[in-house]
Amino acid sequence: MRVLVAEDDRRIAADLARGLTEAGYIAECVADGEDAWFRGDTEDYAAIILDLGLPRLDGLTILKRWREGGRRTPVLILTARGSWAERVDGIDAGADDYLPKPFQMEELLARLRSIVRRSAGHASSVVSIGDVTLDERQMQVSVRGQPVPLSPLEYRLASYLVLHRGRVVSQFELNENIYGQDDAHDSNAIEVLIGRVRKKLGPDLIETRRGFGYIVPGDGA
Amino acid sequence: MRVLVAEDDRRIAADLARGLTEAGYIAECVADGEDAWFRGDTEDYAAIILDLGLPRLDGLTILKRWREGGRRTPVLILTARGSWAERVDGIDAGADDYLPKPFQMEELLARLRSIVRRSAGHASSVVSIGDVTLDERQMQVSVRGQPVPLSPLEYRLASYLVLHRGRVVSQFELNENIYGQDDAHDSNAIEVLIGRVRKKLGPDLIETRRGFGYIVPGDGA
DNA sequence: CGAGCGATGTCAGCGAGCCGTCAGCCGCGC
DNA sequence: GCGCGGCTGACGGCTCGCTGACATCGCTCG
Repeated sequence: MRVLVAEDDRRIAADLARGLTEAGYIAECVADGEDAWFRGDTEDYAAIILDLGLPRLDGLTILKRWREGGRRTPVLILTARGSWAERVDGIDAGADDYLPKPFQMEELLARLRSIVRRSAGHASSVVSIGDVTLDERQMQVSVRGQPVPLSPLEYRLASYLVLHRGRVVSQFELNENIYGQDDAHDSNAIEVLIGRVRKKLGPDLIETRRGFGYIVPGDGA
Repeated sequence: MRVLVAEDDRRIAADLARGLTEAGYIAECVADGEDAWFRGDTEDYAAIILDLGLPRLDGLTILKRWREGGRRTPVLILTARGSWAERVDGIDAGADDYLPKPFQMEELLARLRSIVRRSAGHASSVVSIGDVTLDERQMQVSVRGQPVPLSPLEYRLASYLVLHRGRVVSQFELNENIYGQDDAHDSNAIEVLIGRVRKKLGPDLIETRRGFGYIVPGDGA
């Protein structure tokens, strides 16, 4: 699951990248307003963390442009402590949530989970599909109540498919969202991964759409 | 179980309400000092979360009035980060615990449970997981009733994991919360510490989630 | 002041698990 | 029946985390 980090303070950006990576996301960082707008407009992210004080192009302007262009990617804005005006403006411009700096990584992750979930239309951090239950908080998947250990990549794959259930996901999309666009593999690594996940979670969770990709059945979204 | 939330920042109040509700409490919010005092004095709550900077009537004054009137409802006060004076004053005025803002919902819930438990007459804040018992008050850990001496760092590690049981905690997060983000170690100090704690408390308390971190099984606290 | 001890960071080695690759097979669709 | 896309079992390189050993530091006691 890819997340765009638009933050010009290198230290904060590095912290964010690390925290996100450890939480299982793919973090892609930009430090410049123009870049941020371009990436957010052309790439598909699960969420965007946006600092309002970017050079070259202001965060609020970026956000407005995205929304005017029809982009509904959930956006979490970072604001300076106590600046209420900024927060209100941000919400008005279409932000899904805000977080005052300095912040705790854990809180950021919680809010991020929240807006990602909201945008996907789910209500809780636990999703059940048939016998399979996925708990984002524990980063744990269970089958009929029995916890099943998944490796990091297996978990990423499973959670991405489950979060986008009811929709066909192409191998290319999986590749990009599991590994990040920079180092996409051209082998059948995804297929192998799919196989391993099926072996652990049962063969019925993930269906193959020959020639198109994979799909987890669910609410017809 | 009803909890009164006295907080004038609407956003924080809303977050609190949501988090408390999800944790199974009934949250009732007031944003005004006079209202807070009245409600706390006439209604019966399991606990009260009190921001000190309320309009119309100061939080400390409210707290003192309650206590003078004989109200023993446990009170958790919210303070600004780093303002030690406020905390001391709050404890003196009869608060049961304090929490610096910004806070993590999980930690708030943990502390809330703690003071509720304490006020209900249970032997202070004791958590048992399998054979292991952790007493936060005495900073004492026991295995099958036998006290086990832990070094300061070992105790910090164990208590942090136990306090956040049911959730995967990354090595980075442990590093930050055990040492403080200023001097994070890049070595395998955490791994060594984990090993030492396991040797003393048994190998089953802390599970390793390769690639993610560590987790103590238990209810999602 | 020096010896002793406990606490803790560092290091190297090791074993397990992870994961990409490949080759061959299967089965769907034509 | 053929071809191609997908599946699977095997393998090996590699990383991660665990462990025992050692160095260092601070404290205490003689």
